[in-house]
Amino acid sequence: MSVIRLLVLGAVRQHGRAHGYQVRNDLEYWGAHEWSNAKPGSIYHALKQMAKQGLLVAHETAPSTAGGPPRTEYEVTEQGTEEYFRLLREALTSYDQKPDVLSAGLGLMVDLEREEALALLERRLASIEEWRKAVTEYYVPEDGPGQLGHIGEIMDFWIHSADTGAAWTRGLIARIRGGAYTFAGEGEPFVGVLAEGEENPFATGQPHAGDSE
Amino acid sequence: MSVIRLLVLGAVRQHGRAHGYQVRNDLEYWGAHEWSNAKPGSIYHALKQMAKQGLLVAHETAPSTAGGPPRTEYEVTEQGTEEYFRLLREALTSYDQKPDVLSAGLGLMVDLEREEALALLERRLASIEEWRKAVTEYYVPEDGPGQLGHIGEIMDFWIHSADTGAAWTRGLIARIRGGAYTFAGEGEPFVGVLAEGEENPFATGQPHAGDSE
DNA sequence: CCTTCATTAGTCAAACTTGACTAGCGCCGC
DNA sequence: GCGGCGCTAGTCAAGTTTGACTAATGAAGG
Repeated sequence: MSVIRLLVLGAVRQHGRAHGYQVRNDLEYWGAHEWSNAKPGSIYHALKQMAKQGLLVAHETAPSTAGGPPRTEYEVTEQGTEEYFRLLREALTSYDQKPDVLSAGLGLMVDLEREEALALLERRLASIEEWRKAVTEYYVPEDGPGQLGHIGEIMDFWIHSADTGAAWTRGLIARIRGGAYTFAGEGEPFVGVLAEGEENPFATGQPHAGDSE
Repeated sequence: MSVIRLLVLGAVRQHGRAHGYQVRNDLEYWGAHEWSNAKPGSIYHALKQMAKQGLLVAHETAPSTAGGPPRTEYEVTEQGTEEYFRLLREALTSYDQKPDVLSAGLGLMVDLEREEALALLERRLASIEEWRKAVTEYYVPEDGPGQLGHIGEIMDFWIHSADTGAAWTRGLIARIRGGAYTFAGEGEPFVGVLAEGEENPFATGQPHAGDSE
């Protein structure tokens, strides 16, 4: 699973109706350009692809009021909503060692109810534990480690990442259980997107003129 | 930078001369199919691409002795060696939050001399520190955290990853400084590839018949 | 006024990745 | 003595990602 679809669905959903450039700005607001592959090309591609697959509906609109080419607005369909929650649940649950997926899940978790988020994170802990057991069994066989030479450092690194990841997840669970943040069905949600015209207070300062890297 | 090129160059280089299937097996031996996108398609693609770019030379050989289509053997050129070390140094130094890149670097670090590996890992610590400072400055502005709501958890997660990653790197530096492993120019190198016909003692047990996932 | 420059909005070709597929050969069981 | 399974070795089309590019508008500065 690529994280782009989850992010794009999440952004469009929060707006109700959004065009590509808005999504692009939201992802920058979330810092996603730093921790995921959220480049313009990927975003526009995901929008078109998901529209083709029926997860989004596209509305052609008049040329924008503020210059630039005509823009297309998108809305999430029922099927898209289903897919969104499927991806979101998977992002929070599965330990696939892709930190960008978890990050996206964190940014969007408040679309779930508090109890479900907690349950998913508990399942995440379980799957980390499972992964850890599988790895140590396969890669530290009969004769103990050391047979592997420096290759063993790779395993050690992954185990270490799994362990510290689990510890962090426990902390998060505690914070959520302690009442932090506003989840679905708990009143006024946290505004996680930029309104039209609002500027990003967390922008990098470096304007992305021409989009080149 | 994609990690595939580094892995493939490293594997071919250790053999002197290798065909695609050998590389594929080495990467499985290193566990790379678990922590990177080392699928057959990517490997063969990287081989062809790097041959086209002059980093490898291709030798067509007779149909293999053990069935299957005719195989192509590759050797690393001088230019390829340069590129290999460039990628390897970058993998060990830069903190780009892509754990697969570091893993590949760990698996291949013994191609460098001990002192250089240590220097690169020290630089890695510095770049983690730098990254951490940049991030905390941007994302915890005037009014302190909490403005961000649950979005702040993403930042917290990344900071936590950076800190535990730095701690682990310090441990690795200590082990290497303490004399662990055999680096370049220190006599008999650790055999990091499978000889022709040798079986992988760390295979997953699940045969990859048909390669489907 | 008129040039320059950032912003808005998006496209495109080239490269890469994915997952499924092909095809020859040997060996094991029946 | 042959049918299927697994291993060797690789190809391919479809999908995704990348980085560079385009084109329109409006504000700022001279």
